[in-house]
Amino acid sequence: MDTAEDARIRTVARANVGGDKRTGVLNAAIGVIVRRGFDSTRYADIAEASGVAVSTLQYYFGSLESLLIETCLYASQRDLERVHDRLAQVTDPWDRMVSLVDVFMTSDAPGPGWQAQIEYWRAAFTRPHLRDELIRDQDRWRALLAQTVRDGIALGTFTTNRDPDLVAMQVNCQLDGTVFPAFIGNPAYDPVSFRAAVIADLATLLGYVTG
Amino acid sequence: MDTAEDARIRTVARANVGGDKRTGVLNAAIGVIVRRGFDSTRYADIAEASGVAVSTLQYYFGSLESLLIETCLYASQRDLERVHDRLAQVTDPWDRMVSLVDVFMTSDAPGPGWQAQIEYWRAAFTRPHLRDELIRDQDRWRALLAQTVRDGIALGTFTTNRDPDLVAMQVNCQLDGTVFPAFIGNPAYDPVSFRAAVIADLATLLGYVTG
Amino acid sequence: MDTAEDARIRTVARANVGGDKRTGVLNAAIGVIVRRGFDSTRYADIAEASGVAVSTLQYYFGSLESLLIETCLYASQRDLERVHDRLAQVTDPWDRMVSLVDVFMTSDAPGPGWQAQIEYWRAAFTRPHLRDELIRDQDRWRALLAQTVRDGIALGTFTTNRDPDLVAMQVNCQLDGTVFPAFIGNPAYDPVSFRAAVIADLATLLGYVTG
Amino acid sequence: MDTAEDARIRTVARANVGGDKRTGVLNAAIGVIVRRGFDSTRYADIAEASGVAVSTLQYYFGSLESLLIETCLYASQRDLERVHDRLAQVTDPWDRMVSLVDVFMTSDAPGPGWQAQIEYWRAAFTRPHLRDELIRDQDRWRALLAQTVRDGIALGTFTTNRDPDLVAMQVNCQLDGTVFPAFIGNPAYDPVSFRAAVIADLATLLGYVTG
DNA sequence: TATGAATGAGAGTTCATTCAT
DNA sequence: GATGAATGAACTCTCATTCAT
Repeated sequence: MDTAEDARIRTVARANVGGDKRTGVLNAAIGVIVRRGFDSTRYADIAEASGVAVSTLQYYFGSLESLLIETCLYASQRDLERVHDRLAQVTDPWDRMVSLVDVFMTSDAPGPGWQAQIEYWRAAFTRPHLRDELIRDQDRWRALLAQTVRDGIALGTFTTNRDPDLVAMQVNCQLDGTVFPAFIGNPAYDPVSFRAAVIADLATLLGYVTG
Repeated sequence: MDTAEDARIRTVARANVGGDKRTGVLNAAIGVIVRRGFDSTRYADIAEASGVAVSTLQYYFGSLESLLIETCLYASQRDLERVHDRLAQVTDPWDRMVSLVDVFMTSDAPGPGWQAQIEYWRAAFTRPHLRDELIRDQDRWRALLAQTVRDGIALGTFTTNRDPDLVAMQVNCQLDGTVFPAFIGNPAYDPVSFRAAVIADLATLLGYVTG
Repeated sequence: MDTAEDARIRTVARANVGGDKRTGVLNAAIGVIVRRGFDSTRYADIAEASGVAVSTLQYYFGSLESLLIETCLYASQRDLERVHDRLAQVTDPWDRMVSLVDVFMTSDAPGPGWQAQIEYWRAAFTRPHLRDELIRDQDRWRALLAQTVRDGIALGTFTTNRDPDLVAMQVNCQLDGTVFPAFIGNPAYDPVSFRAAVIADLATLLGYVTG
Repeated sequence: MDTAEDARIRTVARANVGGDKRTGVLNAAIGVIVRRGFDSTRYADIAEASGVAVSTLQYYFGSLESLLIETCLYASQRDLERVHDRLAQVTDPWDRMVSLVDVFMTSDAPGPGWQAQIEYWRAAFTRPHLRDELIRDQDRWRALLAQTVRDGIALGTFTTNRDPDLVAMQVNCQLDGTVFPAFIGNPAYDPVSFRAAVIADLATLLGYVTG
């Protein structure tokens, strides 16, 4: 699913130089950002990880910040495409909902490049100019949930009165929020029971009755 | 040029020097970390914000990382004490629950030094030695929720069968997760309706009937 | 703020960068070390003496200690080559012996970069990792003496029973030891009479009869 | 600003403060200088070793250089007194000579604070104002040898024609020179055979016939 | 197009020194 | 008389950047 919006982003983000080598750099840079953090990643780190010289990175991306930003957006887009592919075969709204819970839960990290996205979000605190793009990115992910709720309502599978966008926001926040205990290995966080509780609450909230 | 032996002599842990001035530095440093980010905060920034010389900061805290860590832990502890004070006057479990929702929601930021805690959490990704302390800190906050649930069950106000710790984890994650849209000003996040939905869901989940 | 891992990446040994400019730096650095001492030589001193920026020195040598060590070893090697050249034309063992006395005596300082070698030796007191290289260096110098004694014995010019290596060590120590009075200008040390006495003793010890 | 002259006056004025504590500092400082080197010894090192505060060291000695110099001279004088005591019971010139060989050889290090004296000598390279005192110190040590040679000649025990001062200088240099291999643990240096050779050569040179 | 060489700016850290007690 | 608190100066080292090829 390539919307016009997606194309716009890619065009803006990608300059013309680099070709395949550029993509190789981006893939290498994801790992570096995850390991070192957005603010502590240096040209030298990415140069070593990608096998491309520092001056070449500058030639490709113009500045370190541009390289880092492009990397984070690339990571998000790459993962979003993977999720789209994964959901293509699931048609029943409830089944899609359950699949999305699994996608958003951090238990299958680092699949969705979760950490790169967190780094980008963190970076946006001190860089207001990143916010618009980040908001669009968040909205794309959340739209997966909202659209599924709408589909279920339209099909009669779900019978809730609550605004589907609000439901999506709640689910999104609850699952995103698990990164706080999950990413530092807090033993109080048990993905299995957490998942079961979320799904049970969703069934109640959406008025879904298990067949 | 110095040998390893020297470091032993000179990197002495200066735990308590500074007195009141030390606290002043910590309060100033919270603001700097929030504004600049953990990884981008420099001695010079805190020196300027606190009116204390760079070498004095070094003298007090031994290293920049120590200063940053102590600042984040201080921020969390300071805010936790404030919340304890604030909750001291609320005895009814449901009222406490609603108060805690407000505390955990980011709408009254930067009250609880939320952002400093996020910076600390982020810093722990690349600094495993920070994790134990961070886990203890998270557990203290979440215990506020779990204990309230237990109190309500004991009093008969709540009638849920779900593990209070799991409930606490869910609420905690859902409210913490709001920082992702809230902190970058995503207009899709509406604190008022979100709060209402969370409270409604809590009433359902806990089996609480509004008097 | 950097982790141990970083050091691994960044403290790469830059062994050969610099080319001719590197040699120019080394020659300039010898003079600085002689004037300031090993432990008191700073990047700024060598930068000024060589006309190369401080950061370039860092780029070439990785660390100040590496620069200093390489300089001292370079000085020793450079001087050893000069002595080899100078001795190439002297074939008679006794004549070689007398030439070597002159080489080892400090009277023609700073010709053999004597002082740089002393600084290196002094530096090795507190830096055990320098010792192996220093021992090899000392052995190369002393071998000049030992081999000449052996040659003289083989030719029948010398008729001593004493181990040539021991003779070499004695002569070496006696001449090296002159640096203590000589380098601070002690008037009690008279190079001319000292040289005559050493040569007379050598003739006795080696059983050499002046033709 | 403080001129060199002012510093001298201040140092002189404070020459005697401290009492017994001052001597304790000096004894502690010898060990520090030996371990760290003259140029790398800091107030903090001596403060830790002596248990006296940095500001107190400054109060006692005026400047770091003064403290270091006083320490080295104190070490030399202390050791010279020990040697005088040790030789007091030896009356025969040849026996004294042999005893002095043992004193000057580094094999019984660190007895005579050899290394502190080397540090002082090294420091004098870049501090011409230290030289006069150092020369006097060297002369005192060498006089032990020269006087013994004179005594032997006067008694008829020795029958050499060579200037006793020159003999003393030769012996002194040969034994002092052993520090170069000895202090870095060069395995080519064997103290036992070296001592035997030196004593044998001395007997020849002095015309001494073993009774 | 791609990269190595060279360097200035900026950061953390050490350390002697001043001052109040 | 003796010392802890506080700080400016000096130094090493990192890193993005410029330039020539």
